Amino acid sequence: MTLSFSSFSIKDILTGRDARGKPGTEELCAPERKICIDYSGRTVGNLSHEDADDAHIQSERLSPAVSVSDGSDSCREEATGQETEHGQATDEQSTPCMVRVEQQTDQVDAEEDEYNKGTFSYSSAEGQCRPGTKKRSRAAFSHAQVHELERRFSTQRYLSGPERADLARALKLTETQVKIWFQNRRYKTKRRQMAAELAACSSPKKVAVKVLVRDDQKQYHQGHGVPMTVPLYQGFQYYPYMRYCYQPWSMDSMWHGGML
DNA sequence: GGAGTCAACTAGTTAA
DNA sequence: TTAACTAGTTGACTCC
Repeated sequence: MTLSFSSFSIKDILTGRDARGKPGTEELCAPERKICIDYSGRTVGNLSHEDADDAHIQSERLSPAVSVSDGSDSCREEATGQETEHGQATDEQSTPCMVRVEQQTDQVDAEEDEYNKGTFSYSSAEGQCRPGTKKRSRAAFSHAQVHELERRFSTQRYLSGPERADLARALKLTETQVKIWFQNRRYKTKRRQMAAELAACSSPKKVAVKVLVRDDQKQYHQGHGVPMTVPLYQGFQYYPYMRYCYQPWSMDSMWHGGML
């Protein structure tokens, strides 16, 4: 399926922001390092979906606990599988044997402990593997991590390499996790926007439609010569181009063009 | 138990 | 060629 948005390049998107990963500006980019990943395969937190949305709304900055720091000390135990550059996990990585990322500071620890108190559900003992079972695990990011990701996303939908590395290091995540999170977040936003627009478009709005009639025919007028309004969907038969309203990929131009 | 959400994943595309 | 993107799927998980 090929969808056509107004074309723009990533370069265009990133333009206007500083530090586009040019040589000499990459001091923030962490050197290649091994990172512990939260592939523990158990519930890490109890962050609800509303929390994530709320985090997006909240403008308050994350506590200084989540800040750039050396991530080299974050690994308590090396993951059994090394994450590939593209985030494709190896078979070993798919096992639920990986360790949880330790939170960065005591403050965050305290907050997370408080937040997650009683919500952890350990499916197995720490680090205990279940040979033979090839379960796909899903890391549940912490409240603080989601908060910071949301906050960053609210101001910046695309990250350059150094920015991604910086954020990943600050949040004790891998660059791949940050990249995937932003990808999913953009797609989620787009889907929600399309759904909202489609819903708005599908609702039986009434628009004033002047209908051309013969000189002495007033069949489409009501009252005292006031043009009758017809539901939008009925207007299609008179204004076929309105059908574009139901093509979500054209809606941007529709909105911006003042069609609705 | 089903629906919804999420992180991780795949496939295909694009740009440098 | 490679890295990052979008669109869609998968599987784990939570909530009702």
